[in-house]
Amino acid sequence: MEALPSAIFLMGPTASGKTDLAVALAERLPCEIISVDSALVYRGMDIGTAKPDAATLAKAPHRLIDIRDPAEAYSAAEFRRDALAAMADIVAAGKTPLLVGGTMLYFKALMESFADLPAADPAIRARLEAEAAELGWPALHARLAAMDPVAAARLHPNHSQRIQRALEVFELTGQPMSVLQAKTGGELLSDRYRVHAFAPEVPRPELHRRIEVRFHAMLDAGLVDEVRALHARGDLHPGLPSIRSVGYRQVWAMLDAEYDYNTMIQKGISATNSLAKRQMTWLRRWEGLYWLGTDPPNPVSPDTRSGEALRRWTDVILGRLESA
RNA sequence: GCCCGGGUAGCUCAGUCGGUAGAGCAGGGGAUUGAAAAUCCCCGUGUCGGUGGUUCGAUUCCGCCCCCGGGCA
Repeated sequence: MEALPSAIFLMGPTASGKTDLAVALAERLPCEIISVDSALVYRGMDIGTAKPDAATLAKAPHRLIDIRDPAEAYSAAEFRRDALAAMADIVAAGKTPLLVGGTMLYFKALMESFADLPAADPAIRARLEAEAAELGWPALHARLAAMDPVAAARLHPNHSQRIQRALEVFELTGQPMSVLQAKTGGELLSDRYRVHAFAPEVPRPELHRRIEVRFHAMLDAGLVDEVRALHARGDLHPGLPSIRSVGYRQVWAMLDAEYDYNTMIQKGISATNSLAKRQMTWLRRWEGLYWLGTDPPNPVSPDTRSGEALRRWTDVILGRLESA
């Protein structure tokens, strides 16, 4: 019986220093990085997504970056497919897949697979959107209750996106989504890989501080110009997943004169803080996650970018891989 | 110096015809199956500027004081 190949997950909220840590790890371990990030997939969205720069990417290539145009959507299911292929590829080359990112649903999709459901249908979504604008989501929730009471019972009447999805699935398949989801299929990632999950721990006040500093740095680096270029294309709009991303959405609204520059900054920082909070909610209950910086005795340096902290954290990761 | 507004939650403000107060934003917690950096749910005690007075009871009415606007000198 051959041992399963290892896969490393490096999970963390935005601005926690994941990328620096991944690059530091890549220098000491024969591995290849796979990005687990729903915003890094977009070409032309570099500054606001804190995408690693060209020099970093040359040194430590990331897969699943720049694979979509901002007009296109990407999805957790597509990520699962793409990431599994990339992982097999990396293992075949005798290296360890290092999955790094902050999109926890993507990590989950990779771990557990998805039920066999139809992909999104833009036409149906647009129609449901229009109906909701007129009737309100609770009305559509009531309609769902007639077709799929189980799914409806799980959803709050205001939960627009998921009511829309459940109705979409019913229209496309003629079957309740809850029934389709109950048909379990697909293997677990742990059947094929030995997964080691790590997260850098950063106290919330420190995270807020870093987010604020980084947002200003993004503005200094030309975030507004980057968004202006997307805005000028003419085919993009705030209904798209790309433009809804933190930072891009707020700058876009400013360009549309919904509010001024200072309001944009304040809203951009708050949106990033909220994102970090939601990411922490996932991480806190992630089974088997190893928090870097809490144990062994290792006073969390506020500056994870210092070589010393990176060294210490990579030591911990390498040590745990060996002892596993 | 005088007159007029204001001083209430971290911020912007509402309100109490006298019975110790509530919105938005910020912040916190949670959910999470093809948009997930998305979407949705829950969470509001604060010397109501200070101090005296009237009152059974004052953040609310009255006096004085302090601070911030604006106006007149």
